[in-house]
Amino acid sequence: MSQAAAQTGWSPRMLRYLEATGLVVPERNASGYRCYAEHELELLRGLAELRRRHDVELDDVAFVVRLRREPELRAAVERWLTGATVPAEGASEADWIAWEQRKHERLLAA
Amino acid sequence: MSQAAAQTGWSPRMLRYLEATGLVVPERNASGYRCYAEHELELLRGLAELRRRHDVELDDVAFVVRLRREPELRAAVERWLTGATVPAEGASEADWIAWEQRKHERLLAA
DNA sequence: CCAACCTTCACACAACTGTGGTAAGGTTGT
DNA sequence: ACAACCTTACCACAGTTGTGTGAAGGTTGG
Repeated sequence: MSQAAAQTGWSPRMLRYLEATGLVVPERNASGYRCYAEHELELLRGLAELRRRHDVELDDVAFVVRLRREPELRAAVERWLTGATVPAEGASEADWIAWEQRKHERLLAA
Repeated sequence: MSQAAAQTGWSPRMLRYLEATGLVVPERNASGYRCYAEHELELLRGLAELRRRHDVELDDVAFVVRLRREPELRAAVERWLTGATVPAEGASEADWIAWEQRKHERLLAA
């Protein structure tokens, strides 16, 4: 790598970490060096953007990957969701804002 | 609550925590006591089962709730997924198993 | 009025995540 | 052969998550 790849906004250290978690895994050349294709650079930039703009954790993305792989799990989670305490499927934005606000109050008091 | 509600497999402490995170929020009676309806007991049991059997974290469930609320975020994540380094949409189970195995090796070495 | 609940608030703690650093060593281009 | 890369393997550390415990006080049924 890595100074080249670090133009995606990640440190070399984090590129290795992302590889370890399985989120962005580059090919290796004959001597074991990581070779990030344009494909993967895009992924890295996209991942950085998800975190920066939507404040999504790596765990979260990893879980979505898992959901894609385990349809049974996905079904179980969605079944759970249909009964969830959160505002219903077609709830207004105002409902969600109120819900979010109560949640934050409660978290501060925990 | 709580001994009553604790027949869902959660401790009283955790019921309060789950309420704080917004995952299962019971009604309150006039004196502020938590009143878990059958509805919520089901949710609690379902949540316990998701963790026990599928080894899903509370974070993960919370994130799915988030995705349901923020369609823009959901779209962004799904856009990212379509280019992801993980095995493609129609990959065989063997592909996923191999991928998972490599990931664990890498995490141990990180 | 007293026991047995409930409430909030606070302290504590292990495990994990995300991140940096650094040491010991292989590869490569000049 | 030397600088400038890369590799793996460690230690470290702050912040978060999930969980227990315990104090200080309100509610309720006998």
